[in-house]
Amino acid sequence: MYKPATIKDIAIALNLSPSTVSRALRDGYEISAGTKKIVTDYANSINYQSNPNALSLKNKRSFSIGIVVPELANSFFSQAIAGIESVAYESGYHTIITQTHDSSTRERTNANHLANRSVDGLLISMSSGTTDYTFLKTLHKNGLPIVFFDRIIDEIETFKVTSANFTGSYNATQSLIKSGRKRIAVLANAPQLSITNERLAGYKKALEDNKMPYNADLIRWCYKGGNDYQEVENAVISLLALTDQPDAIFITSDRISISCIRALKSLNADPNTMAVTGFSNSDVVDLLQPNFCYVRQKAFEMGQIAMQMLLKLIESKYPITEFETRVIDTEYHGMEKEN
Amino acid sequence: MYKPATIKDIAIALNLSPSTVSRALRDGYEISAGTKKIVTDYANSINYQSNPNALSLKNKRSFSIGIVVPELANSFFSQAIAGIESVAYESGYHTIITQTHDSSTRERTNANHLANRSVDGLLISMSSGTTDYTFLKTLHKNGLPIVFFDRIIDEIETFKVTSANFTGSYNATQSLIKSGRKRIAVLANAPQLSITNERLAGYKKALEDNKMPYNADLIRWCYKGGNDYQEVENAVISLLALTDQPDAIFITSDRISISCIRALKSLNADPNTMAVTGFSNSDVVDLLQPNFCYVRQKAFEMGQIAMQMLLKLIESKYPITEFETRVIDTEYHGMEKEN
DNA sequence: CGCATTGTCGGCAACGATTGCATAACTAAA
DNA sequence: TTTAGTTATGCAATCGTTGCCGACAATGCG
Repeated sequence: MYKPATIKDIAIALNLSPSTVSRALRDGYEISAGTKKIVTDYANSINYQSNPNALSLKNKRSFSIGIVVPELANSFFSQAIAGIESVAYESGYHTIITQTHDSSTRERTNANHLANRSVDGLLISMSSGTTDYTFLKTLHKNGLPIVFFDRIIDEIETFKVTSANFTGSYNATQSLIKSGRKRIAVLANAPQLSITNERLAGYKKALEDNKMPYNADLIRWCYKGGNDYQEVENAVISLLALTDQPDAIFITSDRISISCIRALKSLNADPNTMAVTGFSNSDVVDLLQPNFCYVRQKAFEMGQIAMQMLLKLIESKYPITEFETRVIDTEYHGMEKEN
Repeated sequence: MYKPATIKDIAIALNLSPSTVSRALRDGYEISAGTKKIVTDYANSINYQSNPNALSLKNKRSFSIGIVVPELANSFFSQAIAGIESVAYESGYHTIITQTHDSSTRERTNANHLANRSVDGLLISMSSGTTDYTFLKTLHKNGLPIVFFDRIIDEIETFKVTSANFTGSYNATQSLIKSGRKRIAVLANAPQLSITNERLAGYKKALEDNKMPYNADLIRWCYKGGNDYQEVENAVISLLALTDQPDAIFITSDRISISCIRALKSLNADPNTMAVTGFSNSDVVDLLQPNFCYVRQKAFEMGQIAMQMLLKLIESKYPITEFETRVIDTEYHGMEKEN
């Protein structure tokens, strides 16, 4: 059984009381310099580290924060987590990362576990299946600091960060239209997600500004968010089967973008006939298809901002009532390979 | 301040003693059915969950395990973690995931933090920079169950899982040779990694079996393991600059594979003149380059096996002295696109 | 010299949950 | 009425740490 050294061990070894050792280690004013040196030297020699469980129990502070994301095997989220970690690390916080696989149940149990494991705060990007937010509302009402990033919700008032989904989507669609595309289909993520609706709204607005009709026949929903390849392939097939075939596909999510490209390839669709533009943070997307234009989210930066917001919530001495929703702009990567 | 309900809260609300509540919740034999029902009903109604910190402190069991990997934004590791989680989840364990970014220091602090946070065990894949294993040896000697996966080390005797790196590498090289390649260069990961040496050994053996000379001029080391694109590009440039240019490149790691393909593309290398084969678990690798052959590791499976081994270590009542190193075979994906 | 101040340090209690042991209330038998 | 036996509940200690209070000696000052 693994058993690290405790303050008590040090106290016995040095013939001191546990409280004296504790204060010596924390550099308390009441301990003489001599005793401090003896204690810290001995502590270092046995590689003493305080027990975080005991500290959490006593102080209700764990200096660790919980992260709940749908999927680690997703470039956007792993990049965002890297951003979160970079800020957390230099502020002395550790991160506990959990994934939900877009399951509402896993999301709830993970969030509850983290809360009870006394994390000091929670960073969460909602899973696509969740419609009932009461578990989060309860945690939040009980005082757990929560910051939403990317997939945010309106139902809870707190700090939030998300991408300029509307604008990114609008620009991408504009670009497709300018290149002469007339019938632009959409592969959309689950409709209960904030990002899906914003991205769809940007698409619609671009059509409208160009006096092009919005055609619901050209929209396909991928409820599994690209986790289910078959769902995407079926959507693509049904688009190709339309009598009045689309000449472009706009995709509102990373995973669906990849699956769509794969589907088009396996169906031998002509890349010139069918333009493809989508959201993607894959680090190889520029190698994928010569004419694949994409919208990239600033994932790392978003993670950093989310963590900074959470720190503000955690370390504020007075309850915060003014909340901000930051919107990070996106990068559009068009046909010209400038990189 | 977030403050979950405690057993004491229940005791006061129900006018019972904390011990009675505790025993009722744990279904102790000494509590009447009536009291049990009252207690459990009330506990459910306020969504009571026991405090894991208190339990860990008392029982020295946290039912959570620590994971230390170099990089989350790496398909192999995110897939392996998914495998770990699948087993952990159904055994009632939570996972705490940390990444080292291939920094030896981060690795040490992460491992120590996890150990002190009283995880019941550790799953680790070594970062490329680490050469001093004393911190792990100390933890292991103190009784912390550790299982190594993928990037394993000899210095600590315990359960380990890794891929059939030698065979996978041998077969891939064989395949290159059979397709007529004569001068096969290598982009190798950091030389202190177990996987690098095994993969290089497989390459050498294939050359030997085909009576081809091993030429150290054709080997390039990428110490940053592909995290530094420039390092890879420089290696590729120097290979292309050889008077006797190689006609193939074999790559021992995922990230380096991607970077190499990108470098070749940006240098306008002819894919027919220069065959590329490498290890990769990227889920889009089949879309990348028409003639890119690759070796895929069974990451998910490896994660599952590692977690099962760790469970065996944790839950064994007697100290285990017989350890096993499992070797998982790899999949070779050649030119014929069968998928 | 007497009293207050300062500097060091130890003891106790508490954080939340569990558990061995003691004890209370009660029934049934002597 | 007393005693044994059963059932239900409370007390106190424990895990590692720290806040609070009190003990004690050395020192300063009037």
